[in-house]
Amino acid sequence: MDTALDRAVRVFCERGYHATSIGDLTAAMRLATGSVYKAFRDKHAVFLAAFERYAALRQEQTRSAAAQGANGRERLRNMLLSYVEHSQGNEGRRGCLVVGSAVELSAVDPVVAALVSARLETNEGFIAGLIREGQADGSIPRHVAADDTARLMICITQGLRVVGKARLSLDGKRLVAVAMKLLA
Amino acid sequence: MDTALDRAVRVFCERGYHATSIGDLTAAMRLATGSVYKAFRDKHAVFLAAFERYAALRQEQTRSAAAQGANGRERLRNMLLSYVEHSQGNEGRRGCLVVGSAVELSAVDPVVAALVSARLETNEGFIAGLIREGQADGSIPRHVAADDTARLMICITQGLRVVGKARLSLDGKRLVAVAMKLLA
DNA sequence: GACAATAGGGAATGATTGTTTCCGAATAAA
DNA sequence: TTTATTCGGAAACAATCATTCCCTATTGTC
Repeated sequence: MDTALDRAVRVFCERGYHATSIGDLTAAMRLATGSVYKAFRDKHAVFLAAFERYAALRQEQTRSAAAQGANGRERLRNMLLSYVEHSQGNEGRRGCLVVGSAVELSAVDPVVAALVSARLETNEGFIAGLIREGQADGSIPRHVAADDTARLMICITQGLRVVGKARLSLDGKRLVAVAMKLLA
Repeated sequence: MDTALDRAVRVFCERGYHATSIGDLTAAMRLATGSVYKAFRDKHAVFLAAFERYAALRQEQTRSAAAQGANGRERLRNMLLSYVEHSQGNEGRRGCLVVGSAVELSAVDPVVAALVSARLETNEGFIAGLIREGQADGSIPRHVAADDTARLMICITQGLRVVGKARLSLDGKRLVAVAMKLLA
């Protein structure tokens, strides 16, 4: 069932919610319509489950990328680099479910809107935490405004996923090098 | 007819393409179904016309905001401030049609994908131009990599629209102050 | 080995979608 | 005034959608 949900994630990522028919869903999940409706109340419930699964997976990926850094500054760089890489190639073209949900559903679906906001705030808090770690270990100057910088970095990460969908090429090293100036 | 198209833009902005039925469209445009299909070949054609109209309007707004600056650096700051303001409040909640199209349609609609890419590249070129102007007039250091910085700033602007949809508050002054460090 | 329970599959069902067609009203030309 | 033409509006169309119902097969239990 989890493997079926992973396949649902893929479809929702690249097509979005409304453009994904439950025919698309059953084909991707290799399940019949009846089976899907036995496991989930309706299409919306499938989407919510897919969203939570996607969010958990991405959070795990992001945190483990950041973990491979000796100090706060390096952990931040690794996190940004990870984001650029996930915004490129096949995965970039497929798109981010959080960004997709924010754009497609936040205005009309309060439940999804709350999930999206919670996810963005969690990520922003994580980034702000990394900045403070860097300030504690001396790799980031004290005068850097942690909260404002974190919010701007959230914009960068979300923007990367948008730009990645548009197939613009992204040079991770160079882009991140520029972004790291925010920590000067 | 142009006023009807403006209303179509609003609907497409806040609902996206697939979630907008032609019933929604006719209600917003104050036109009957027959009239819409007399003016446009199909729903897709309405969307394309709305997209071009939206893009032209936003380009005009962005350029005139930038124009009110004494040098390259100030024009860049004005442009970013304008973006933050448009990402907030009612307009922010309504959303950006370029971002929406990139996320919802770029993967499945080559025509829209081309329009979106063209728009992003135009904007990126505009930003890079402002940076070079600033370097020419001495308000931006020579060592700033114009193209890389412009691409990152495109990510910021697109990300602002995503975050604005999620109803996160955006403090223009503070956010832009942080972003301007990219020009150091 | 028989039976109950459940999970999965696929056809049937309304509802809604995009699209077309037809009709009336208003305007311009003659 | 009359004719022709454009424009808007509502009903009708086929297709597709999400959802439900029922049947089959498999599993676990007694």
